[in-house]
Amino acid sequence: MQRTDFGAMACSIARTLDVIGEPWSPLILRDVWVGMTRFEQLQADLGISRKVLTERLNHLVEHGVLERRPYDNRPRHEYHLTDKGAELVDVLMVMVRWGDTWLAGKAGPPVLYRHHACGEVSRVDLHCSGCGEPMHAGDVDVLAGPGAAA
Amino acid sequence: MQRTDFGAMACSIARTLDVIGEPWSPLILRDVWVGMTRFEQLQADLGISRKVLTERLNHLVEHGVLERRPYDNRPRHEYHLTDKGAELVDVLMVMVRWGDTWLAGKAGPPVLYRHHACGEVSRVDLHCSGCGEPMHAGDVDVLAGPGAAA
DNA sequence: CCTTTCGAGTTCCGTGAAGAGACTCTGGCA
DNA sequence: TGCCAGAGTCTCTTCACGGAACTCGAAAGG
Repeated sequence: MQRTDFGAMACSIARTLDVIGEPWSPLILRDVWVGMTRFEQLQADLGISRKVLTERLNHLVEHGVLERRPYDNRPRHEYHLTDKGAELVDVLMVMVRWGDTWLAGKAGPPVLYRHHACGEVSRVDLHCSGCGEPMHAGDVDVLAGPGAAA
Repeated sequence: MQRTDFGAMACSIARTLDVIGEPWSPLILRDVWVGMTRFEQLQADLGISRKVLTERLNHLVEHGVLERRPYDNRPRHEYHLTDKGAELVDVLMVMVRWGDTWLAGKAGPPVLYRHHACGEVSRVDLHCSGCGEPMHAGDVDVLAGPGAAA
């Protein structure tokens, strides 16, 4: 939790950061996405402090991004992505694309994605929901929307 | 700077977080993107501590995301996105989409984007670079890539 | 020429969050 | 009855954020 409350800002970026802007949160999401669903697994894989992991998991569950499911009829839990959480992973996929392009170096990307629909190893491209053409940071004008600050 | 060094992990998400994972960094990028390029403007708009703003700007310049340009023949600077930085804004656009969808509430999105190519107010969609079909978190298999950890 | 102003930081201090690791609690199971 | 494993809690230290005051360099103004 940052000292400043990003959630109250009239900005979807700030609000999103309020949910996953804390250190470790995106990596927790990544791990849950690829099937690491239990506390001990996450702790071992990330090397994160147990205290912080507990805090992050609670925060993500509170915000409806993860869901806590019991298993084994014991006080054991697994964490799973909700629909809301699965859409957040889209953000991670774009981060992966950027990291692969600019930071991977000679070794190449650490992981690859195979698209179910076509079977090819590929990456995400961004397109306009209106016309379907590519859409990037420089291709848009930013206008005030209905939820803009007063 | 997180205590743990994300930049050393074999994960493009962690590496990207090493560049923009600190609090405020994405919001600084957003402001520079929409034309707030000077120190005083950024400080006033964000309400961020001057010390932290200095640290973040230096970090972003070091990582080649922003570029410091002198103006007015004085010790005055403006910050601008590099190509590397502009591509990072793609990540922010996807965050905006998620925040608009899940967090904006009744008031609606704070800002809207008008796409230059078609003139329509729209959002980003994610597609497969191979087949062009939609591609989301659940539509891919994750495979080890050439840069995977040993 | 001396002082003011303005942008762009730098310094200092107090508090709170991250990190490490030990401890607890619950429910099987040998 | 004792042990084990998963899933947390507790405690302590250290570092980073937030806020405010201070500095510095170059015009500008009288």
